Amino acid sequence: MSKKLDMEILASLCKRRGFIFQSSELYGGINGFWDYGPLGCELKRNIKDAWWKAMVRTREDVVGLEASIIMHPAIWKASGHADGFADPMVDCKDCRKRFRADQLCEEQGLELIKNGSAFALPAGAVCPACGSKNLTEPRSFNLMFKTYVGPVEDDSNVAWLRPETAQAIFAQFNNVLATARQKVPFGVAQMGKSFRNEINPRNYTFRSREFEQMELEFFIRPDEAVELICGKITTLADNPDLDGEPQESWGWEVWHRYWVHQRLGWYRAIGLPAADLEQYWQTGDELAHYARACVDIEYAFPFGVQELEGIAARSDFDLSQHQKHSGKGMDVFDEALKQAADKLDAAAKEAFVQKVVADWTGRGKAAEDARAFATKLLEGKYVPHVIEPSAGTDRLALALLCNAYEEETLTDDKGKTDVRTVMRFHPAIAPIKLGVFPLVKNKPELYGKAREIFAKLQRRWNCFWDESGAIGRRYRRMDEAGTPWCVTVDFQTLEDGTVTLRDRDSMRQERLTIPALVEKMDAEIG
RNA sequence: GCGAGCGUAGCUCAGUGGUAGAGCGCCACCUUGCCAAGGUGGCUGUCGUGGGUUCAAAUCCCAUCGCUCGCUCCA
Repeated sequence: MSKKLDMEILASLCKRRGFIFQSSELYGGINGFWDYGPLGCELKRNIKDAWWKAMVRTREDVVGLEASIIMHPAIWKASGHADGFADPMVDCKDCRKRFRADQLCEEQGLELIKNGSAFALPAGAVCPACGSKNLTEPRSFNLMFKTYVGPVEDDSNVAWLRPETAQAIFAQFNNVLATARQKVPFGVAQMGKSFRNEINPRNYTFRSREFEQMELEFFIRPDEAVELICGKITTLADNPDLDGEPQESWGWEVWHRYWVHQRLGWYRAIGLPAADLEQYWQTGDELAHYARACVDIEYAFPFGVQELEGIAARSDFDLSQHQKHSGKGMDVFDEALKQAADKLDAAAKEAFVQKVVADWTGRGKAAEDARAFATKLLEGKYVPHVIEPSAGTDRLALALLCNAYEEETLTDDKGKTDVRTVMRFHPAIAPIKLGVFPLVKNKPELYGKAREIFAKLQRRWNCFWDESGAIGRRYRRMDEAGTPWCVTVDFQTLEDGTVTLRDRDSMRQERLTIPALVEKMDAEIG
């Protein structure tokens, strides 16, 4: 691939061929929003189909959900996303650091001035870092898009466009559990639009204000439950087989690693080279307080190595937060756990509780919380923990576009050189699978036969009919669209039913019957 | 959000106060027996948008929107 691909060259091709347009271009555009054209929306659809197939359809332990974008505002209080709104921030114009206005004032023995919903700094407030008085007015820094439900705009009906799809999965956890006939460990997957009012959208579509996510929340037992059921916990030290069936004895760390492994495999399967994929393991300081581990899967974009997906082990934080805020229980009852606990005598149970308490207090948690958790476990109940692989669809589309782009210099028989622009998409995600052409269009019998073959192939795959211009030109047009194969119907087709199949990458041609072609397509597209 | 640069046809760009252009692409017809062939004809723009200066503005001024780069931010 072209590592030095200029994003403007790519953006130009994307516009010229109909992959990506700037939103609202007719009116001068709007920053941070993008539209997918005829080829782009096919590409994105193929990405989503591939993800859904890998994550939901071909698994017995994952089910889908499609939730509304606007949800009860309390969800964002529980998740922590709404906090910034209540906390106006000030920036220091000199050292460029940002502080919470209320904390800054309190530290300096001052009081933040409040005028209705606006805030102002009292005289004498200075930057805690550099001492400068050159501070901005306090401003709210919530990055969620705000709207009103119903016709009246007042504080009582404020709502937010979701900044992530994940929370709906937690909010609907009980309903899914009750209806899906699944038991922990299992997952809930969702794809859909999310919105973040980014301060500074950059790098073409990479950071957009409206974007699509593909998220899985995979719920697992707490390690302590696994230990009670299996007698031991499989850890990474046991060298578990991450390609095989998941095992009941896996602890959270193995589950987390399993999903990292699965997701990397998927990216490779849709054509991103392993060499351009990187893992970034967040370190202790970078992890959110509730997260036990978080890995970013990154791709080497022309503008830098950037995140495609984050895979976080989030403990029971999310469900617990919703349990706390909603007052509704998020416990699951685990029959296997109950049976395992029932086999223990009173002394063994107490020993188990003591062990959990010792373990938790060693990690700085309260003994009474540990005791309550352990006692519930012995009743077969717990709040599930979660592993969250969260991918950005648009970022992936951009990565695939960057990866596919190539300018190839060709030399013909006479030594004349020519540059061919070709989008080398994996067949599974290529917007158009087949171009279908009559060799010439002014021979009715040839033309009719080609239409007949096109109609047949079109029922299976997205095909593109092209009869205009010389055959070579038509091939090159398909190269820029990233179409992996072109079928040309010629005079020999009328005699023996074979067609010419031209391969995008090698530019080689072979003759095939239609059934042989269909078989080849099935094998290559997957 | 700050600083700098840039916005002219679908794309790449020329045009510095006097009736908007080129190449490529695209469309139609002809031609064409396999890699951007050739011929003929054709389409496309409130010169990003809105104001202002001027007899006259793509060109000068102001504002605004968008893009790029560097900081900043990034749940």
